[in-house]
Order: sequence, then structure tokens, then C-alpha cells
Amino acid sequence: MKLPESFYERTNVVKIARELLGKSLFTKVDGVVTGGMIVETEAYSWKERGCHAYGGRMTARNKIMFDGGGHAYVYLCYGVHHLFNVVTNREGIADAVLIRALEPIAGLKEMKRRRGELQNPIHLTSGPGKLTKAMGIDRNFNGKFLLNHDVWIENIGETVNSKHIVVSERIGIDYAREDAMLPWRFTVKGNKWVSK
DNA sequence: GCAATGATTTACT
DNA sequence: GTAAATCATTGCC
Repeated sequence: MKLPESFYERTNVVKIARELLGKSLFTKVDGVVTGGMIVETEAYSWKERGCHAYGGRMTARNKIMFDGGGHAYVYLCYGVHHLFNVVTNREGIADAVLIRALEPIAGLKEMKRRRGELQNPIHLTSGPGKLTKAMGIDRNFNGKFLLNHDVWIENIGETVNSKHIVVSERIGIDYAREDAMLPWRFTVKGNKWVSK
């Protein structure tokens, strides 16, 4: 069952990031469905420095974040990797959740093909740049709505016990100064697919 | 440990 | 208009 638009439109992006653990992200590219359960997320908000839209600054790149909840924000990082975000909150408010890792469920063969046959399955989706490549996500997905037929998030009935959710600081955003220490990263405890 | 890599942003003329 | 600095990472040394 796909998550309804109302799930994304809530105002507490940190809460949404936490609740996305155990949900599943799917894409359909070239007629092949690939996807996995979300095991690692990070929350971003215009109110803190780690966010591209810090202070409500809108640019050609991040304008998708100002759309209503439920849109996909995909962008190129380090000139090499695509990162996948879920836009939350109401139109005009730039909050988003970065999907950092998945546990593969569907389309394993296709994901291995995209990542290279010799890859250990553990490395298929255990990082934000890896999972986008495995699922065929690129900038063409920027601005897509997550109730579409080619990219969506489902509740597959998995529930992650709150005792198994680990809260920590976000990764790779030292430039955000004091906001880099916010406990806005959520991982599933003991899951092999969580990035290191 | 660190180079690769390019879109985006900012700082200039 | 052009140019330089920056970056929510990965994979190979």
C-alpha cells in the first residue's frame, strides 16, 4: 500500500524520517521494478544549516523542496553520485528526508547488473549514492511525485520497534557547524545494510 | 589515506 | 557575461 500524500504533508520532518524506517522505496525503470526497505534516513529542514534551502533560500536546484510533501528531490553530489530525498511539509516550506540506505527486496538481479555483477550484495544499496545507482535513479526523477507509477514508497507491513531505532548525528555535513550535531539520523539497529 | 568529477553557486568583470 | 570554490560520496591506493 502506497503511503498517502497526507503522510508527507505533516510538519514534523524529524518524525517522518523516523517513521520511514521499515517502509519500502520502489522504482520502475525500463519496465523493471527494483526496491528495498528503508533502513537509514536523515532529516533536513530549511531552519538549519545542513539544508540546501537553509533560511528559506530558493534556487533553481532546490526549488523542489518548496513543493508540497511527497515529491522526490534528486540531485548530483560531488559530481559523481545522485542522492534521493523525500520532500515533506506543505508547499512553500522546504523540509526533506534523505534516504541513505535500503535493504534490497525487489529486482536484486537488475540492481546487481547496474552496480556490477561482482559486487557483494551487501554493497548494493548500503549508502545514498549506491542505492540510487542500483535503482536507476538519476536527475530525471527530480520533481516526481511519490504516488507515481515509476517511483513510490509503500508500507509493506514491516514495523520497526522503537527499541531498534538508533538516533545519531548526520554524516558528511561538517560545514553545517553547530547544526551538524543535531540527532537527525535514524538507522535500524544491527541491520547489515546501514552505511558505515 | 585521498583522487575523481561536474552541477551548482557565488564572486567577480 | 566568465571563473573559481564548493559539495548530504565512493572506491581504489
